[in-house]
Amino acid sequence: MERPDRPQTIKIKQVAELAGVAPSSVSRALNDHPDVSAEMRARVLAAAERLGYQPNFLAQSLRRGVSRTVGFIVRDISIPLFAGIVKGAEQALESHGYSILLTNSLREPALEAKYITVLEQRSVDGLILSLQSESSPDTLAALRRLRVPAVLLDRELPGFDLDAVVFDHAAGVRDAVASLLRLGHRHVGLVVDSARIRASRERRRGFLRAHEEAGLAPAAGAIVEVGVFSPRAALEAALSLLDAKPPPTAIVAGDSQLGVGLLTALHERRLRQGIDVDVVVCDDVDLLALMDPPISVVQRDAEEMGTVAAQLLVKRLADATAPPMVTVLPTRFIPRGSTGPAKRAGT
Amino acid sequence: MERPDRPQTIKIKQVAELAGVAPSSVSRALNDHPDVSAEMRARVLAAAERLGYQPNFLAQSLRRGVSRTVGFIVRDISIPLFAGIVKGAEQALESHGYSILLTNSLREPALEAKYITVLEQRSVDGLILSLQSESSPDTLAALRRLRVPAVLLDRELPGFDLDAVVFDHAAGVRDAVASLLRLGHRHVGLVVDSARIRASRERRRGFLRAHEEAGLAPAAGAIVEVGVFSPRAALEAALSLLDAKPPPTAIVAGDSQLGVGLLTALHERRLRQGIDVDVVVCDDVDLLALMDPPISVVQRDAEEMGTVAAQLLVKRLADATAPPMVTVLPTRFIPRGSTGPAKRAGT
DNA sequence: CTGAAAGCGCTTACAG
DNA sequence: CTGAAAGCGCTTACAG
Repeated sequence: MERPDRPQTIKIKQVAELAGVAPSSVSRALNDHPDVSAEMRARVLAAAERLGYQPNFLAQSLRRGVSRTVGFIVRDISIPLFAGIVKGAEQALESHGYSILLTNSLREPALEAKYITVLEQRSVDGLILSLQSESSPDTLAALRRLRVPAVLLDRELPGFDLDAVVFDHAAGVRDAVASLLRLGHRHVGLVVDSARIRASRERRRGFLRAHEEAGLAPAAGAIVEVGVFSPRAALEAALSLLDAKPPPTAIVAGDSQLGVGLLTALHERRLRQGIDVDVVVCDDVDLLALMDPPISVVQRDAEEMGTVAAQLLVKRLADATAPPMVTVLPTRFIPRGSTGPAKRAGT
Repeated sequence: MERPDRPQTIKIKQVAELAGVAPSSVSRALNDHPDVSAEMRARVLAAAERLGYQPNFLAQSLRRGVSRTVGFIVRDISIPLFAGIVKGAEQALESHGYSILLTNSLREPALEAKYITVLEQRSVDGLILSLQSESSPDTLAALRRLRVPAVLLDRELPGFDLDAVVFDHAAGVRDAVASLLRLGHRHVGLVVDSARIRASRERRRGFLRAHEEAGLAPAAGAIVEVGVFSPRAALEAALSLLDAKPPPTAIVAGDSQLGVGLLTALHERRLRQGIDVDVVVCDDVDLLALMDPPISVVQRDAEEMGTVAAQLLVKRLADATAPPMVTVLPTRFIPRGSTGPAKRAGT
C-alpha cells in the first residue's frame, strides 16, 4: 500500500545533460533568445518536453528581478462588490501571466499598512488597493515607503500621483434622486459611509445636484453618514432616518451593505419598500431584483473595475514614466418596483 | 517637481557592513538561531532596525525550499460561498505567516488543471481546491503529478488520500424536508447540481432519508439535476418543477445560485414563495432573510470551511505522514416565512 | 560562537 | 551561436 514514488522536480541542469548542451543554452532556447540555432532549439525543446521540465518560478523571479505577481488588498472579500472586482482583475492579470496574492484588511488601517509592507517584501511587481480610508497615517506612510506601482480603487490620495479607477457615483445617485423628485418625493434621505472617502462625497454631490437641478432644497437631516462602517451602524443610520419627523418618503442607500441595513430597518419597523417608503440601493445584487417589489438600484460593474485596474497596472509596469491615469467608470440608475409616485409626498 | 528618490532596498550585506559582522551572522541573529551571542544579536538587530531591513522573501523561499504561500483555486470568487471560504482561509493562513495565491477556474476543468500546475510551478507549499467535478481527467492527472499537499473542499476523490473539508449537506436537507413533510407537504421538489459531485449526492440522500423516515415516497420526478451549472440551466430546472402536473407544493434549492434560479422562476410564473409554493434555499445569504416572506434556509458556515481547510493544510505541512483527515461541517435548517403548512397539499 | 564557502535554480553579460 | 562564470539575496552545513 505504498504511495508510488512521484518523480523529482526536473531542473534545468537535467535538461541540459539530456540534450548534451550547457544550462545557459537551455535557458536561452526556452526563453526565445534570438541567438539560438534551430538545431539547438530543437534538441532543447525535445529534452524539456521529454522530461516534463517546468522552470522554477521563484528562481526566475529572483534572478530577473520580476515576479509576475500582484498584491491585492481588499477590505473584505466576502463583500460581493470586492469579490467581483477581484474576479475581474484576476482574469485580466492571468492573461498577462500575473498571479494575485490576496489579503483582507478587514477595514483595519493597521492591517492595511502591514499588508502593503508584507506584499512588497514578497516581491510583488505591483499592488491593487481597495483602501478603507483616504487618511490613515499608517497606510499613507506605508505607501510612501512603497517602491512598486499601486493602483487605487475608488479612492483619491492627493499628493500621491497613483493610477486609479473610480466610479462615477455622483451620476447614478443624481439620476436616482432626480427620478424620485420627479415622482413627487419632497423628502428623500441618503445614507452613506464616512464622507472622508471619495465615494461618499460623490454620492452626496449627486444627491445635492439633483435637488439643485430641480430647484428644491434637501430636507434637513436628509443625509446620514455612517462614521465607521458596521452592520449595526448601518442599521442605526437607517433607523434614524425612518424615525425622523416627518420621515423621508424615499431613501437611497449608498452601497449594498447600507442597503441591507436599510432593508433590515424597514423590516424592524414593519414597513415595506416601495409601499411605505421608496428605496434605492447603490449596488445591483441579484436578489434585489427578486424582492417584492423589486428594488431599484444604482448599478456599477465590479468586474470591469477589476479589469481596468489590472490593465492600468500592466501598463504602468511596462512604462513607469507615463503620467498617472484615473479611469472613471459609469454608474446607472435602474428603476424598479421599489420606487414610484410619492404617496405621502409632503406628509 | 521631481519625485523624491526613494531609498534602495536594503540587503543583508548592508546590514552586515553596518554591524561589522558577516552576512551569515546577520542571518542567524535575525532567524533566532540558538548559537548567537547576546552581543551579536544586539548589534545586528540595531543595524537592521536602523536600516529598516526586510529580508527578501523570494530569496529566503528559494534557499529554504519553502515559500509560505498557498495556492487557492475556486470556481468563482464572486459566488458568496467561495468568497466566505477564501476569507476564512486567508485569515487563518495569515496567522501562520502564509499568503494566498488566488485563481478562478471559472468551472472549466482545463483551467483547473492548468492552475494546479501553474501554482505548483510558483512553488506554493500546498493547495486548497474547490474543484468543479470529481471526475475531470485533466484535473485528476494534474493532481497525480502534484508534489505538494492539497486540501479538498466539499469533494471526494477516491484513491487520492487527500485531506478534505466537507459539509454535512444530507443532515440539513433531511431536516428541511422532514419539516415540510410534517407540515403536510406531500410533493416536495429538489433542485441540485450534477449528481456527479458529493454535495448533490448528499442532498439527494438527505431528501430521500426524510421521506423514508416519514414513511412516504417522493413524488415522481421530484429531484431535478442541473447537469452543468449556469444561471439559465438553474432557471430551467426550476421552471420544469413548477410546470409539473401536479406541481410540487414546496421546493428545496441546493445552493444559493440554484436559489436565485428558483426565485427567478417563481417571478416568471407570478408565484410567491411561502404563499403559492414553499421554498428552502441551501445557503444563508443575508438578503434571503429580508424578503417577503423571509426565506427558509439550510445554513452552512463558509468561513469556517476556509478556516478548517487552512488548519488541515498547516498540519499537513508540519507532518506529511499523518493519515489524511476529512472534517465534516454541520448544516442547519432555519425555518422562516417561506415554509409553512401545506395549503394545496395533495393538489 | 563566528566567518567563509557553497548552493537554492535560474538568467545574462562576457568570452570565444 | 555556445559555454563558463557570475550573481539574484538569502541560509546553512562546515571549519575553526
